Amino acid sequence: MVSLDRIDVRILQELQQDSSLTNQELADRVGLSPSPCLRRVKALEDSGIVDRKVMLLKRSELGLKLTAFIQISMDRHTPDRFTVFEEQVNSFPEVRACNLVTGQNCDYLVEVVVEDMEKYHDFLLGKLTRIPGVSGVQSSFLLRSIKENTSLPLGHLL
Amino acid sequence: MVSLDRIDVRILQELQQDSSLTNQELADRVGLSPSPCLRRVKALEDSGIVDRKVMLLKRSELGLKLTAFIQISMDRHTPDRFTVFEEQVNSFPEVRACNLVTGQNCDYLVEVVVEDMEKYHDFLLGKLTRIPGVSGVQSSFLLRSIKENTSLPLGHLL
DNA sequence: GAAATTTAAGCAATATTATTCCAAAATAAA
DNA sequence: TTTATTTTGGAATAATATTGCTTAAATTTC
Repeated sequence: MVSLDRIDVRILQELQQDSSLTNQELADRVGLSPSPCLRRVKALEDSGIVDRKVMLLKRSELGLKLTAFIQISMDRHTPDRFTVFEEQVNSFPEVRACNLVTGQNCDYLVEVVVEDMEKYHDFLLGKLTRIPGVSGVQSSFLLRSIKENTSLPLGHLL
Repeated sequence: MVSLDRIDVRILQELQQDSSLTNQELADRVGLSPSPCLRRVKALEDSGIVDRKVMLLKRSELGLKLTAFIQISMDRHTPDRFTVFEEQVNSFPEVRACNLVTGQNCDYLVEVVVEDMEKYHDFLLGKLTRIPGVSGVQSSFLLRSIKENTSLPLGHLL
């Protein structure tokens, strides 16, 4: 695990919120001049704690009006079942997240984004339930998003 | 809703994957010269379909070894209950996502990231279950992340 | 606690990249 | 087919990132 000082943490906090900051602006916010600030950013990127930089879009503006959270159970817990399921899920662009979890209710939690309920129906019947081993599927639908935060908490590093 | 042509969609697909691309590289990938490419990017940003740009970090490298998915039920469905709950949740840095959903099992789906099980325990007892109205709490823990994709599907726009 | 060593900071020069302007091409309308 | 509108590409300009070097700060060692 990498060692980070106060300034590194502040840099990460800023860039987690807004990676379009110029180095100049970032340097001002963390109280450094541009060159050491940039050197730190590069060092952080080289250290492997940065995954990637992305642009986030607004669902509503793109006509993606339905988000579903799905609990999925598998019939058997064999390596083969998991492998096939995960390959398939990775190939579906509608799937934003898929996580294998503990719990008696289900094996996978999956988040799906589509245009509307009709498209969701198509996704369920045409794609998801076609995967061998998928035995239980329970959907919840997004009513309102309270918090959507890609930032990780860094308070424990200080 | 904004009207987008093939090239706009390709630009968005690239930047959703990697917003650190230079305009030069982006222009090459979508088959334009730099100036019209940049103009399109700016137009897309002005159009309101872009939410923001962020840097994504790796949990494992930051000592955040536990991710929990929590189903939360409220005792009563009064506006006051929701308002207080949502204010509180927004103030917790451990909470990465919180969504109000349909379904008989629960009201909110919450994703939490912490260092370890002890910290999770502290979070549950010290923060989450302190919020008035929280009656049911059921946790699932991340075993393995299959897909974590901040990109929205854009295929329906073509 | 002082000197030596290491480390990081700041400034200035350079390189890279973004941005703007204008003429030309492509597209759409008449 | 002609005209109007929009979009493109290239070149000049501006902004920003990047690097080398010197100085200051912090840390370690004696």
